[in-house]
Amino acid sequence: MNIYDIAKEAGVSPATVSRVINGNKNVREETRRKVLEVIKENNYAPSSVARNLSIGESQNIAFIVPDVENPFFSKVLQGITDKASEFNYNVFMFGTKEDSEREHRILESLKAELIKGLIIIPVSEIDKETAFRLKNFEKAGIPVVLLDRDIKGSSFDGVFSEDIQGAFEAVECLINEGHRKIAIISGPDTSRPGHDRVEGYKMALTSHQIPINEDYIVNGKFLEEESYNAIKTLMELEDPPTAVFSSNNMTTLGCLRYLKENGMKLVEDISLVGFDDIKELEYTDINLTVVARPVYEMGKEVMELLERRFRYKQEGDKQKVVTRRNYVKTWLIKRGSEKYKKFQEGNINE
Amino acid sequence: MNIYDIAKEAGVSPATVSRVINGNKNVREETRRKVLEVIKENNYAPSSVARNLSIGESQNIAFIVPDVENPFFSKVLQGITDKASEFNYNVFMFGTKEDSEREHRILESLKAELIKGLIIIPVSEIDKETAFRLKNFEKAGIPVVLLDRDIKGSSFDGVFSEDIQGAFEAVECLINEGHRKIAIISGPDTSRPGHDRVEGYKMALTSHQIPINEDYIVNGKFLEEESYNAIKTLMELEDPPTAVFSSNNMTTLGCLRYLKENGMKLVEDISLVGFDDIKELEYTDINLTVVARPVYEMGKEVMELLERRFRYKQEGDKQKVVTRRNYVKTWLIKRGSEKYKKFQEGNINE
DNA sequence: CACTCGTTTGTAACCGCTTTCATATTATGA
DNA sequence: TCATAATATGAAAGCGGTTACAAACGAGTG
Repeated sequence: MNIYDIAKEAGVSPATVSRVINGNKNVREETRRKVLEVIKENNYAPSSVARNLSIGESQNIAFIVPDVENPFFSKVLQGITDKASEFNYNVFMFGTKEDSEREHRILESLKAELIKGLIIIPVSEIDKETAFRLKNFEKAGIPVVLLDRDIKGSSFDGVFSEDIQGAFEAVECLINEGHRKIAIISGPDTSRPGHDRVEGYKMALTSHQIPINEDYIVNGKFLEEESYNAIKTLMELEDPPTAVFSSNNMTTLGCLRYLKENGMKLVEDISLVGFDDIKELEYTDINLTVVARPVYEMGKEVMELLERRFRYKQEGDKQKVVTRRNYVKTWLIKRGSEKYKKFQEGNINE
Repeated sequence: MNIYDIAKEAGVSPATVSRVINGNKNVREETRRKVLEVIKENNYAPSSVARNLSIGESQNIAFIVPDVENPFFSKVLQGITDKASEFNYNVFMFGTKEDSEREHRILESLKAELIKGLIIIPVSEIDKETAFRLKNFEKAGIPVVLLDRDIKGSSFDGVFSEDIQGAFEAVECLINEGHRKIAIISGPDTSRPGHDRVEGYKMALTSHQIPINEDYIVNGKFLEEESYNAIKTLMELEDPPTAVFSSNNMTTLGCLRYLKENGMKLVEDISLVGFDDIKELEYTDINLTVVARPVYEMGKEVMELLERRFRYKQEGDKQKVVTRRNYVKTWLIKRGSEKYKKFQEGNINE
């Protein structure tokens, strides 16, 4: 059942059926009614593939994420799809598993796909090939928007968070509690969140005249297993830190596992502040202080930036649209895990 | 840049280019090389939209889930996409938010989409419209596979879990600990997991000669908020249960929130067994006993069932392919939350 | 060398929709 | 009532591939 069949049955031409479907006003009311009736009777839905081919455009948006399982991404996806459905866009998601190779392959296969736009959390901010491929999409008229992570030297739109400030507050909050030996479990410094959170960490220390101890900076790669090893390393130092800033949610889980396995208690044995909230912990004894972000809203915003590009393209790209990079604010949720045991015990003046 | 451009530049016909792209053997080696060279030079990728239109088929699979945020679904998605990528299928995901209306709209819009197959966790097992629409997909040659939830009276393939048995074991484990006053926070009984888990619960009680107390069966609709209210109701009974079987992961979170807010401790004040593991709890003091399922594998399996349908279709549907309904086994992970305080205190013989 | 036969290649129709352009129809005003 | 403008409709080409069919080519054979 195609548009010709409908046309025949309604006694009109396919062009007219097409007009009815697309809400063209130049159709007699009576004709329109007849056509709609036939469409309904036959339970007909026009092939979007044929339509896409014909108009050279689709309503499909690709979303490329490094890790499908991380709750950050599912939450952000929620925001994206909610916003997307307002505009009747479909979102396909692809997982790179933090593997640049896979990312390239996905981008390669996307070249064939006639997508309307592309949202990506790139694996690495310095990967030349990804940067190149993304640029090609833009050249081909397919807008690209970055999420959370950046691409060095690029001028794509993007939605990020104020990670430096967030990390700064996290660490400062530990300092205010009296901590001086504060470690960070960092992430890949080929990613903006990775190095920015370290930067915020260092800034906080420096601005409080605390010297930076390189032994207290251990890379957990934003992975649970690595982070487990990272905190282990920290705790086995001769002079272990009294507090740890865990710069990612997976990292935090790794830390918690280490603590549990070694019978260590938050505050009691170690203070901890995390980055990105972990909903499930709310219901447990782990009252974790974290830097939180408006994750869902970031998803909506990234979709809005994309939509803005579409609009400008349609309006004829009057002038070059200026790049927009939105930085959302983070906030600290204090739940107690930042507290310093020594201080609690009355030793207020250190 | 299309197939004609490539053809011209390579000095061959578009048909030949098409043959090269699709690996047709009837192409002289020299010609093939030349064409591939031109393709590479021009960084050309054939439009999959045009291809799909032409061959009347795509590599796209739709996956419809009720709740994008539930970790069960992200895990299962992982399994689906991992398997799908083996066959070079793309997966689009749609969220119904447990709303049948939305589900219908999604299915409606999918009619236009030329998809290869459909995986769905339907909102309700008794929704006539969804059932009807799904049947239409099958009639149109688009295989449908169910996941986790069922459609009453349908004969779609599906991957489910042995929920009755799982619930049975959960409750029996409580009974073995000495509990007699065991409640269940149930789910929507318009879904297979919803009523099956209740059934397993009842079976366990009955088989141990424990009478079923309807006051102890409260519906939490598999939602956190509702489940919070459900356990509240239970705890406010004159004769509250000593143990609760929480039949879903969101339900469990609702319970945990109630306990925390009311300063109640697991085992100490109440025993709890959940359905579906919650990874994050592993790192906390909440040593929750749960019924676990091979969630990731369920995702892979559902994709395999779909692929099987594709294969049979290609092989000409020799005979009617028999419906396959796979039930995966659950297992109990005992972590201690099933323990019965009274018994621990030495009161072994009740 | 003529004749088959199998391999390569090209032509053109088709997939189902959109859209331009020309034509038919209707409404408007003198 | 008729010229003219505005509106409604249809024919056909095009989007970028695939593929049936026919034609060209080259090798092997008598």
